[in-house]
Amino acid sequence: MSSSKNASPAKKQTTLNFGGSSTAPEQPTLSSFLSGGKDQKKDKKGDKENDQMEVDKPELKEDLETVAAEDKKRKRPNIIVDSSDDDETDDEAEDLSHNMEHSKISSQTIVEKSTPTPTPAPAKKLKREEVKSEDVEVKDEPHNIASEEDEDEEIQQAKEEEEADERQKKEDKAVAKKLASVFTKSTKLEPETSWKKGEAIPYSALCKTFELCEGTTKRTEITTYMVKLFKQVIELTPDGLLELLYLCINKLCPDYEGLELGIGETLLMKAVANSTGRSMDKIKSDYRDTGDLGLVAKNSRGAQRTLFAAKKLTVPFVFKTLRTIAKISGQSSQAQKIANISKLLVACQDSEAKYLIRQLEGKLRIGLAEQTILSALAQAVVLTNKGMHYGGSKLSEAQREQAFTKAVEIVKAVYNQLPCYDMIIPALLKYPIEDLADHCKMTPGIPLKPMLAHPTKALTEILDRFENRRFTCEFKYDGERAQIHRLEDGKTTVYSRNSENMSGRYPDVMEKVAQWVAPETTSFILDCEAVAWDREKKCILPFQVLSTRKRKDVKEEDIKVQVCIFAFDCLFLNGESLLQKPLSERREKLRAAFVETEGQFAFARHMDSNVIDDIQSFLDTSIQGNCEGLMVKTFDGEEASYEPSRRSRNWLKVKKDYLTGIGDSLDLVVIGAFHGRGKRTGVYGAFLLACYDQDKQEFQSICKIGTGFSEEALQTHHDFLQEHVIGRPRRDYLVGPNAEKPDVWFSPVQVWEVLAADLSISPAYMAAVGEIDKAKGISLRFPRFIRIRDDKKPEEATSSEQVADFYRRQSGNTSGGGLEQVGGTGVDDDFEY
DNA sequence: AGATTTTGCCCC
DNA sequence: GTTCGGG
DNA sequence: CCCGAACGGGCAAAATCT
Repeated sequence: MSSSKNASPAKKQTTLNFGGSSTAPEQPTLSSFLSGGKDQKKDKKGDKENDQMEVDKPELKEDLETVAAEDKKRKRPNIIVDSSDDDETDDEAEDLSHNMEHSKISSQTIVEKSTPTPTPAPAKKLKREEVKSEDVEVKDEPHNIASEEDEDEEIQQAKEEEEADERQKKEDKAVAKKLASVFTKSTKLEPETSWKKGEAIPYSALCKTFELCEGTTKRTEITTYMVKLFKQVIELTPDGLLELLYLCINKLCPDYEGLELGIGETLLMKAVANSTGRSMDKIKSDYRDTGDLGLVAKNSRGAQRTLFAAKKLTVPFVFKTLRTIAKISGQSSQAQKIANISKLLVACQDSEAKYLIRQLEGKLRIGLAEQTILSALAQAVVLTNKGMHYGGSKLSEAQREQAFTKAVEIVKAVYNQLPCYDMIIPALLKYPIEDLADHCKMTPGIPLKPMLAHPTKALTEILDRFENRRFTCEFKYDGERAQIHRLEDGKTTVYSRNSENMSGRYPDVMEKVAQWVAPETTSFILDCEAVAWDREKKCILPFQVLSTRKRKDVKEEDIKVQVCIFAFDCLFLNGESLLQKPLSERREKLRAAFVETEGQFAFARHMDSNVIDDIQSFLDTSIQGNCEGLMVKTFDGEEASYEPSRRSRNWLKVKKDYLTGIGDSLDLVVIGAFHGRGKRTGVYGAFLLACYDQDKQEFQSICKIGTGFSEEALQTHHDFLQEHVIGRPRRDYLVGPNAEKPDVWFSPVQVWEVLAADLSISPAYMAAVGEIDKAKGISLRFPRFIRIRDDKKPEEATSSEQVADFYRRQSGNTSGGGLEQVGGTGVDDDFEY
């Protein structure tokens, strides 16, 4: 029987249940959109309390077998992962991993041995846990464990098993901590990552390079490791460069092709459990302790290691399998995905499992990402391109540095305009690098990386940055970035900020673009913001409304949320790239080539003045008009060109909540926390916050928070709050059934000041429940930690009433009067520079 | 069929 | 999206 | 300044569960 937190909420829940919708607001407020009809019936909370306590589930294995048995599917026969054999009877990918001798391996083991990791000897009969505990040298620290024990009977069931695990948990933690230092020491070891010319690249070559990268924080060093690998690939197996590159940046294809793995944390843990024969609960708790599922996978293997070595993984095989996994869909797709993952996992050696899992997670976490890869790629090409200007071994150090710099510049610029390795790599291997831009040009129909902006802390910062330059201010609309492409043949595409193809979401836009162009306009790429629009009130609606738009195969007649496009830049027009032109000119061309259509297409409102008072009032106007703030951009000259993907300081964003003293600052109580992962392993990575309802005398959850902390603050919070952990939520905590439950609960002992951009009606949090919406609470958009408020007691935290007031104030602004025609046309103020 | 859970180089 | 921190 | 890695709320889709 569990009652814990729900006792008191229970009564209030019942009172919430009078059905029907409330007063229909005439204003297009958010709530009027969100409280559409019935609200899902209230929580079924009590029953699913500690349900994660159930015992191991052996079903998974059965699942797989079932799938295999069914085996239907047009796809190939399913891959059954049985630990004992790995006949490669199946799968087209297999032929790629052909005839690889298992030559090396030895040097790697040195690293392993020096590790405290208990690489379990092939102990066939022992259970893994037993193996481990024998190897462990960590002393038992019996303290602190007990504190948590005095829970109660409800949790009793799984207790024994838990205790058995305690020891191992600690040890894993130690392993996680020491790993980095071990790697650091071992960076001197030259990994024997060579292979025979023309053969498939061994996956181990990649993983060993990853290990080296993980062992340092120096970016130049990481780059050097990658250069070495790329160089080797170009020399030995140039055909494999593309796939290798994709594995390095963790992609399956160009962004705009949209192939996705469809693997999440849960599925991945199942896969690890399945392929190692360990229980989900153990995987979960190991993950909590080490903060690294990859490490869990690596350490979980061993025990059931097969007697004979599996065939070595190759880069093409891994890549191909990942693509296969991504393409699986439909019924029982998850079991099939797990089977494919397991197939890879059992063939992993050494650290391969760790990186494989991290690839599947989508985070390599080794300080290596796209920009570094581009640098390394460019440098490797310089080093191997012997006949070319920059190549050759005779260059002096200085000359080579210069060649590197130039090459990196070229490759990055080209990639930003044509973010497609499928096209760039072949060109890079074929032509001199200085000619790359001639072979890889910006192409309408292929999205380019959008230019981004820096946050600004104060208005004066603008003046500082742009001291002697002309600049212009534009409204920052609260919608979705939309890069609209149109080709001469009329083909139209809409891309998101991250180059996802959004055409299926905006059929209305696709259909109407043609009506927005001037007669001479044939082809173009526009940079715009798509914003939810109320046609009757002629005003902008909140982002949360826009986000309710369907995403796929939207039919025009089904569209409920209308959209207005606010164009602010033109990157390509009538066959000509405008990227090099200054903004002043691009804007001119934009305005000449398009015509506004009320409620459908408008130019972003702008104002050109460098007088701070003017900017301040323009900012106010923008906020009143339901916008987020301002974009401030250099206007003239070299500095005003369009620099794809660079968070250049030539674009700044100013939002009210950046400005100190403005914006919604709340004082909230910390009531729970989540264990940190990755570099936050060992401390809490995020916290659950609550406001205080003075009438009901309860703490109502309002949001999680995980940013704004220095590393020192994280440690401080951990040390302090650890002392206030309680076994279960207090009865005066109202947390709702839909939000994730924290790993630990705290007594209400500390108040934090928190900043947010907005307040939203929440499906998960309970703050001010009943005030705005009958059943839903309020949460915060973009919450971040500011400081501890030691001067406030928990009961003095921001009250539910205040939260509701905050919400109403902001809603009032947006739906109240006076914001008609926000986006309007043109230059409203004629300031002289 | 409807509710629930998981996922997203999601959008912000 | 915001923020922090190493280079 | 650049780059990567922690972390936020909330939506529709897809898959699975009941």
